[in-house]
Amino acid sequence: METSRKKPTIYDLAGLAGASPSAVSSVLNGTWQKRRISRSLAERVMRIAGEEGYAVNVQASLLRREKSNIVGMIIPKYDNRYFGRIAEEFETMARARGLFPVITCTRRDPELEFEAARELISYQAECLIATGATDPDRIASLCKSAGVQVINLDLPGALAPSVVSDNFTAAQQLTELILHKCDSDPGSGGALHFVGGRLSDHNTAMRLRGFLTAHESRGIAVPEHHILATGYSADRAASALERLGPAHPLGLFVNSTISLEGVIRWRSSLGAAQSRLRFGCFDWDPFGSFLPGNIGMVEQDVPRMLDRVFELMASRTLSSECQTVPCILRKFV
Amino acid sequence: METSRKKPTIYDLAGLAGASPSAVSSVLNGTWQKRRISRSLAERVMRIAGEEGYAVNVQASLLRREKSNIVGMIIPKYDNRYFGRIAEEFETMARARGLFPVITCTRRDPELEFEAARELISYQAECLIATGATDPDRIASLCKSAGVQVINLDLPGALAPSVVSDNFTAAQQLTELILHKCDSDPGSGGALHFVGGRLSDHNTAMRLRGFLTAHESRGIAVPEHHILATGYSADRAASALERLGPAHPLGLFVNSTISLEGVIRWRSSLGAAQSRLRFGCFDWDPFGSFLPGNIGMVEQDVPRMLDRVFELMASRTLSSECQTVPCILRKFV
DNA sequence: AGCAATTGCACAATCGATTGAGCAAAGCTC
DNA sequence: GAGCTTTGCTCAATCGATTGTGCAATTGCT
Repeated sequence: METSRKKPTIYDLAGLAGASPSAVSSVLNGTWQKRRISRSLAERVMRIAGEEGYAVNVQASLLRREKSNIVGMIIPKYDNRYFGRIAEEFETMARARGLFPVITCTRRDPELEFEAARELISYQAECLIATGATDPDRIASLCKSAGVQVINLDLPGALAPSVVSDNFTAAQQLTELILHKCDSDPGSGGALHFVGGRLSDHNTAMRLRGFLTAHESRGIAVPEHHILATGYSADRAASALERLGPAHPLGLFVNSTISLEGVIRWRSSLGAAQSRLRFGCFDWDPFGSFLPGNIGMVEQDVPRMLDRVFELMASRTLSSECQTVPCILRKFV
Repeated sequence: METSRKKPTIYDLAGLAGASPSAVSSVLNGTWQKRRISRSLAERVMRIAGEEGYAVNVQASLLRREKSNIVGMIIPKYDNRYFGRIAEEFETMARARGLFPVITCTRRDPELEFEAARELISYQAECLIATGATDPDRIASLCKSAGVQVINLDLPGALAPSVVSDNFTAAQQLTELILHKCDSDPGSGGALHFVGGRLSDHNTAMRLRGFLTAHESRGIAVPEHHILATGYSADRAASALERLGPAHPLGLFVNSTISLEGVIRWRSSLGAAQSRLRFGCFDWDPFGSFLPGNIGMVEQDVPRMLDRVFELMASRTLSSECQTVPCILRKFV
């Protein structure tokens, strides 16, 4: 309490400089020339502000200003390579544009997502990037009714523009790569298993479509029980694979790096048989290429996706288009 | 511009409810009972607020309130497992305490760290967690002169309380583990190489001390050229190891997971000789345990460190103590 | 009926920064 | 010297929410 009394305000500086608060404000916000304050007064005020350790109270400033320059992002995870990279690149790009980024991690909790969006609106964020939101349209409705621009990233919604990876094409390519490799391993042909993700979310659905399409083009039917939609949990991925018993898969499409953690754990329990397993993973991890049996990974093009996001932000578009960004297929054979 | 004109204020709601702005404010900030507003008016105001999509203007609110409840954190990276985890856990713990977390990624750029700290102070953050700051004392000075509590995390400073891992002990233990393993590999005895990090930063210095102490206790002298302080760059770690030519190390202490990326890349260039390499890594990665040749990793105890941070925050201590949190040694043999 | 206590508000000032408008002083031109 | 223009400020209102204080109406008690 006491410490907040000690923070100097423009009134304190005005007294020390022998000027008005208005002049002090003009100097400190950089508009002194436009408002015809003399250079000598400007220099005096700036010196005193430095000596007094003055910091503008942004909350007061924002109450009066037209633009907050705050851009908000909700994001499911930080401790995942892809989302961590999104967060980092987003901040860098926002700052380069003179914006103040505020990111909130929502852990794939719909209520927390909604609450975080409300908070960002209360903080006068001008735009909100809903990244990997479980219910993008609920958040879009909230933002629209508050007059705040919203953009979906990673998972699309119907009520706002979206930027997503081309999950279908990349998954198809990765599947073909795995199928091709398994074909050249004696006794390893046939349908792969698909493990990880939620069928209810767009990205898993698109990746599964790509997976199935690649099989179809080779005349391979994928039995329903080859689809293990275990959500985003290493434990559940490992458990589902364990439950397959000795008739375990020799070829896997792993959906998400969190599922890959479970797959790798399970694989190490196979003993000598583990050397016959082939897999590919959608998404990418820097250590992934060095894991034995991994023949490819799909990396989402984060810089390019974010370029699209900032273009949409600048254009203030009202359309609900969905822009698809190609992924990068990294082959390790 | 136009959209911001449409946001309802308490004055709009007051008109619709047939009440005063003061009553509306009391209802919406939850103090209506204390301020003796009737339940019927409270319910009417809440209903109208919901219908109108009202969101409090936090800037206005903070201008009048005593406490902002904002806690800030600066952090070097998001796309690193350890820091990503810190960010995620910090947010969760802050929210559980009714605080509003604001995190900024500063990419180990001293000027950006200072600027981000200034910004957080301007936003009326009550406390700032300087995580892995390159110049913690500069940030502490800034915060103190602004009357803002500051706590160092991961790297200690002299002017504020700090919470750091016990880098020395864990590095010693990991080194002993690697040395022991190398001793039982024919022809692999002798001093390990230490790769990664900056000698100027506390954590690297402590880890190096632990590394050297473990060697000393076995009567092994570590030649100066075994210390490859390549900073936090996979490329530089790989290059430094390549420059050792055919007389490459058989035992490595890898400092940081970013260095490990370089080490793994380099290792794959060794051909058949790679199977003789033994290494351990300080820090931890979920895929690390499955990388051939990796015999152990040190994991920093993020939840425990953050518990300490929140204790310090709550105690408003003025001391500059440095609290050390033990690490977890994960063995893969 | 009169007085005291309680209920249920409204009023007005405040918070710190911004900005439109106005005015005095200085300088320039005829 | 008079009038106009420019310079260099200051004043006062505003932004939206909060909060101390005060007062009218109602209720309860004697």
